Amino acid sequence: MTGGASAALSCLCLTGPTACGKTALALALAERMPLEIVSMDSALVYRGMDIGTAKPSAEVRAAVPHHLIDILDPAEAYSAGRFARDAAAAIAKVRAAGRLPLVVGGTLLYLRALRQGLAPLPEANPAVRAAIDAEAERHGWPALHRRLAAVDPAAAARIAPSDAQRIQRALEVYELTGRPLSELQRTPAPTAVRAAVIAVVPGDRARLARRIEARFDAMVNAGLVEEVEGLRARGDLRPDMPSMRAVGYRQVWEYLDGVRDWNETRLRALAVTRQLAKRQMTWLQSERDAVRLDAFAAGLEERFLSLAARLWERWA
RNA sequence: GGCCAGGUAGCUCAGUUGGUAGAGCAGCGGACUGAAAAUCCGCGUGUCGGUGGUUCGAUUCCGCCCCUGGCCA
Repeated sequence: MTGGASAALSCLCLTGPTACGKTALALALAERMPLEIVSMDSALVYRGMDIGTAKPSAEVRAAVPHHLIDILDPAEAYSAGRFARDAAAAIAKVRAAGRLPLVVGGTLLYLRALRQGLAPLPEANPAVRAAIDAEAERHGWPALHRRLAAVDPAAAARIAPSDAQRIQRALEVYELTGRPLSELQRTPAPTAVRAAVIAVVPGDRARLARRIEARFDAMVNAGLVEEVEGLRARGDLRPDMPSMRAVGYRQVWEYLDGVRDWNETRLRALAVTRQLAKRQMTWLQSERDAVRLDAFAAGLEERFLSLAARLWERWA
């Protein structure tokens, strides 16, 4: 940091939809600058989930330091809040070592949490969630939505009666704090990290779909099914845990359960990956200051390298 | 060759007792504050296989033809 005590941390961030080539670009930049990579990916945090997450190999990680990869067991749950703290700490550490932090990943909620900070809300509470689930089982989510409307009309107005996950979170926050989520969310976020953002986006969606297909088939050849079989064999993982809901893992898990045949499983996995990419693109639209690069344009790497160098000089 | 069952949205199918049709999935767009690779919301014109006929009107009824699957020869 060059500023005084009030200067925020700064970093460079490389993001974009899945399968757009973020990792390759990051490594190319690492050859030219003394950088360390801070992963911004909700699936790479889990140990033992390597193939389906396209996790950077051990060799790559030996050559270029990576942070926030393999920090959790798949039985645990990560969160945007933990990411914001972990990433800020990693960025500070890298800068203290005189190196450059490059945040790389496609979990755009995490990018927002990092840059804008999160309102001070309580963490997830398994007991409270279990109680809410049990009640939903008996009365249905619309009933819980009505209950939410009674304690937090603003949140209820924003959340669909069918959006179980958000209804649960809003009720959880209310039970834990006695105050409405919508009110707590208005309180300013304590810390935020300054980041110059570069986004690699597909100029051609059909081409991205083809790349997703090729990558999935390569993952299967590399042992994706066996990887999931191994995870299931542990006996303590369940399909509704955040780790096992990851794209690819969930579908292969269902395949092993006999839900659908392999051909249907493959098509389903490809579809959910395309949908993930689409959601990532929607997020990116609200990142107005991100500089976009076409993932399929000629000379992408050169353009990225010079842009990164320029941005870094200006921001650091 | 005969009999039977089908041919309706990109896919799987529903439906119209005759008034030109609708679900799921895919696709497209969007939302998003500690599960986010999650969760949720919105968007449905397609020669209703082809061709003749009956009818005010046929995707629907009848004839013939084509295609697919099954059974019998």
